[in-house]
Amino acid sequence: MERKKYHHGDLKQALIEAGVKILKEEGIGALTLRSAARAAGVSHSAPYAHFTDKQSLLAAISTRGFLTLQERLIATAGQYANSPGDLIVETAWTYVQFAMAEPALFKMMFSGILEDEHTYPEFMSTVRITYHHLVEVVETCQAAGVLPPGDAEEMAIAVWSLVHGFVSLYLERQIPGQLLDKFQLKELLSHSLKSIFK
Amino acid sequence: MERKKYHHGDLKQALIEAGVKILKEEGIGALTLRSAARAAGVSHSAPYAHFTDKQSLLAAISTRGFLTLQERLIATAGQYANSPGDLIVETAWTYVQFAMAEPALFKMMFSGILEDEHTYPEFMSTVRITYHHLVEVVETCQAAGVLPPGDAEEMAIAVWSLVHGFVSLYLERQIPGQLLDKFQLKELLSHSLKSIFK
DNA sequence: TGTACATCAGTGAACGCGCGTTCACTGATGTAC
DNA sequence: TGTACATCAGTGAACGCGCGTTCACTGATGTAC
Repeated sequence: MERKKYHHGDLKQALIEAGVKILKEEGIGALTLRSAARAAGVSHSAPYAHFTDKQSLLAAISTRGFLTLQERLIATAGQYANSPGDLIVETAWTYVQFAMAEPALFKMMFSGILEDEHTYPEFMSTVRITYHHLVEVVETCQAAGVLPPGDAEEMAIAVWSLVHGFVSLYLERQIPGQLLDKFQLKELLSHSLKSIFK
Repeated sequence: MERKKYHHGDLKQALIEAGVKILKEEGIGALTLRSAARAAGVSHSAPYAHFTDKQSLLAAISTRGFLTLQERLIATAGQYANSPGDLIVETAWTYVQFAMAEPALFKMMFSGILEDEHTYPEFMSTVRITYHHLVEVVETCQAAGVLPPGDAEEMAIAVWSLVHGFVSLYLERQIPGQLLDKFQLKELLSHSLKSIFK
């Protein structure tokens, strides 16, 4: 049952998972085609049967990251469907938790390591879906009167910017320690968001 | 008058400037100790007279970036000292313009390429000063009644997060094209900020 | 069911590359007398 | 003002390294008959 056969079975997925694991455990500097192959227990040239080059492995890993983020956001949306008052903060908090759990993956998804993104249609469409989910959340909240009316797309950008910037600064240790001592992170985040709420 | 002597004169500064230029013209992937030395017209081992290793060059370049950003923010503060109603948006816009003019430098400043930042006291203190400038701007606006009262530090984090996230997403082409067609970038930014204003 | 063969997904040696860093060195500069 | 010498800021050869990528190959699999 263990993968010890000549043919791996699902090397493509295994390489993506290996990449995610390397990012988590050793950071972006350690993620190479060869290290991913090594982690998948396969020779260093095996990945070329599934990816045309390094960039395309990176694209697949980033896409996987967006898919995971999406799943969690959707789960949160389901959980708080009946309490729109909490929906925005909980969605934001899910986003922040994802970034904190997978900082290197998160940075890779948003740090332009991937050049020529347009070459990877799956990547592009996954990113768009994540954004549209956010727009829907905003619309739900507007319908429930929790967010003020207005262009939902524009408001989604404001919310996304705030949350994305918040966790980015946090990961870079730019949020002053005295604030972190004074407030819980989630509290700090929700206070910031509340200022957008009205 | 041209630097063609054996002793360069101010190689340390020249290397930092070369680094900034490489970031601007070729991106982070092209920034190496050797390329900086090349660009400064000096042998590849010369930098070691001024920097203990690559990380310390990167730290110096990042610090330079923060200093430049600071200068521009302070200039903006001076320019709009008498119109606190515009101060926040203009400060934010200066931040965004800096990031757009020097995207690779901006990413480096905030993308954790620099490990063990705590080893570089000048870097740390420069970052803190930039943050304190923002807090002052918030306080000025609060005093003028343009921003609601409340913990200025907390509010500064909200504003910074929003602006930082906004430009980060923009640089990664995450802001949907249709929004960019519909609104000017500065307009989009100020609308987002206005939601924090009250 | 058995066999021939095409296809597929691996292997491992080899390539060229640029990197960070070290080291023995040397040319230029500044200072003491 | 001249000279000896220490110091400093460069040079260039050399190192080991891991990388991405290519290529001829081979073992495993699936299919046609």
